[in-house]
Amino acid sequence: MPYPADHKAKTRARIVQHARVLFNKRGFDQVSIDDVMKAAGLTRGGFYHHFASKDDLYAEAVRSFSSCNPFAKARAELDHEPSRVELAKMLVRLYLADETLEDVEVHCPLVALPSDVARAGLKPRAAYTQIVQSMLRVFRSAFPETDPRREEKARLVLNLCVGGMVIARTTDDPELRKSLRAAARAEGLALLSGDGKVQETEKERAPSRRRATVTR
Amino acid sequence: MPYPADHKAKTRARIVQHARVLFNKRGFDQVSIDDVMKAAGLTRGGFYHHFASKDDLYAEAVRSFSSCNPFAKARAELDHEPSRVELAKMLVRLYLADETLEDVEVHCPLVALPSDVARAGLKPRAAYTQIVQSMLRVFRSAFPETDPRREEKARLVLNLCVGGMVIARTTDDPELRKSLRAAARAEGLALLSGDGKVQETEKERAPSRRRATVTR
DNA sequence: TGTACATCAGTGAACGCGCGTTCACTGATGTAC
DNA sequence: TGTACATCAGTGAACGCGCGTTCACTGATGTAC
Repeated sequence: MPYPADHKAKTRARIVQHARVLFNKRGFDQVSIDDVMKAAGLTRGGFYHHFASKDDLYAEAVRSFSSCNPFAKARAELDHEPSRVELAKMLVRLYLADETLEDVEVHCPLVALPSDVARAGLKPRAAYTQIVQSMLRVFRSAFPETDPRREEKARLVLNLCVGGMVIARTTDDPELRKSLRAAARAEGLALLSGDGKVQETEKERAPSRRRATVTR
Repeated sequence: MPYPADHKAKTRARIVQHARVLFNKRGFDQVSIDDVMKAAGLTRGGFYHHFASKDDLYAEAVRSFSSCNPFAKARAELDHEPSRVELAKMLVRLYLADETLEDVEVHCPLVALPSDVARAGLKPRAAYTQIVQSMLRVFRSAFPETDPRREEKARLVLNLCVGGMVIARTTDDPELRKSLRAAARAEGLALLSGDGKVQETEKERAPSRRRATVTR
């Protein structure tokens, strides 16, 4: 072996990592292989020792998102053993936070690349779906298993998070960017806090009401 | 005048219209000027008699969306003089409908092009913002002016509509595509129906709302 | 231990294609007389 | 009314650049002896 056994794997991982950041920031078409390789401290030619094509790299990059998401950050933020509700709330807060909106590098791909991936091949879409599923898992587990509207509530929180951020990213009105996310965050947290629980026992699907207690 | 006075304007409008459909379907980079001109029954060369650049056309195309949106459809659907609540509800239903998801041509640009526009220049973003504003107007007007949470509710409905559709478009799991939109639709319609109004008392709302917007 | 060799990650020039843009030209049509 | 002319929307070939991909080559390092 001319190089250490893990040398190639490490290089490959480095390429994917830089590709992820660049794709996130500028999208598929606006990032050249040259850009990625330069970012990784390499030259154009070596690329095809690691990937069959640019599409391949893209799929790989999207897949790699799931490990570097707000998830990890949410867990890190809560250094004590967090309850599932706390974790879900932290995810909502971080997802919709001003800092997240401003730093394109840490954007969730659901927010950073939706239209690119909608037109992309099968692999990136599958990677997306996995991210959706993991977020739903976090939100779902914040509700008691006995709650019959558990699934629906989890879906609502996810819709609010993604909707708020997507619109904020595409809009140029600072007021809208703020207020839309604020509404999403307040409602998401309220849902997770179990507000409106009283009415839910009734047959009717009662939309949860305000009263998010965030005393942290 | 070698041609009828409105000839050029008509041709220009035809180009924009075809561009809109194509951009919506495949995004900015994947549509060539040749594609657009061919679709409009013209040849490449004439393009620059109408637009200064491809970017210019893009901005124009995004701007033209606002006139061909689910809005128009919602109004057409309700042939009688509709109440504002009815109109808003119809918009939610159409926005999240299966038929809308399947026919990429009629997608709202908020859903079809979010990541493209987020990276685009000032003009497309301004056009986007206008669409956001018009949707908010429809939703806002569905709530009585005396409702203090009017604005917030309108924002929630918008977030749900966009979030539901964006995730549905990027996901490859048919179950998710359906259930996420169903949740968004149910909650959106519930909000517009004024469900849960009873619990909204002044003291519950005011203080907790401020705190909920705190980010950490 | 030292040396020759084989391997293969990485290099950088080159190729080919697509596409945005330019430009000299065409030809249909309104206007002047 | 008919004819010559001017205008300008539209044509299509050509240019130039960027980028994905290929390829012959390099050189650092592990292995064999």
